[in-house]
Amino acid sequence: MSAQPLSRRFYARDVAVVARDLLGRLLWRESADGVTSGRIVEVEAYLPEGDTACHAFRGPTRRNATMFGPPGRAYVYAIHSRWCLNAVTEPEGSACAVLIRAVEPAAGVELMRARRRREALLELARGPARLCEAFAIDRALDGWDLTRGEQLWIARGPRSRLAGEQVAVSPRIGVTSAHDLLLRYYLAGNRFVSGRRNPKPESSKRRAGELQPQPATRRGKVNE
DNA sequence: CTACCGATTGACT
DNA sequence: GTCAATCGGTAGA
Repeated sequence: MSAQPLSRRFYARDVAVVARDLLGRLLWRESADGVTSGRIVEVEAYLPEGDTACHAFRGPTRRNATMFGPPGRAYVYAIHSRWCLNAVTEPEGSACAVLIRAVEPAAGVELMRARRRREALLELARGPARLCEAFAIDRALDGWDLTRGEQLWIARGPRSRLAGEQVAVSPRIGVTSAHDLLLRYYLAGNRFVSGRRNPKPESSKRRAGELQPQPATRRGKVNE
């Protein structure tokens, strides 16, 4: 079942590991207007320690309270009068989250067009605030439990989550500090990824930005 | 209360 | 490529 929600255990792991593992998964939204879904193609991790760009860096506030709660909840915040969606990760007390930066529209494309008041498929959910508008995500969903599998959740997706696609890494977009951290993960060559051009990877040739083999993850593998 | 800032977007040169 | 709208969050008086 491609709409089955990811579990609490999935989100309770290291934030960078969860971020990378969210690529290729399906974001689902059920509202009074109808259902939309999209394939996650770009994410960013915000670390619980030493990350000046993380909203939790200076301690808890009213806005970031959800980040200090249990994993698997939606952290929705506003910037420049727009909304952005995160998934809270790691065990409670470790304030960190994954920003969902772009999805490739799947179901409910016409509903997304109406909400965005735009026709172009590439303009519907390419960018964190754009996807929130297309999926009718706002402040009311801050703190929503993404493991419930209703209203708003992320699903396991198809068995071949990344069908031969390469994961690329880069500094995060838009942040004014911590440019040295490579915590943006995206599908190389995918046209629904935000930012400047995202060229298709050349086959059998190492390129800058290509993900190097990862060191062993701290926690066990989760098969979801 | 005021002042400042930003994990953005869309319009424009 | 540049730039500013626009407003919630935050810190500080």
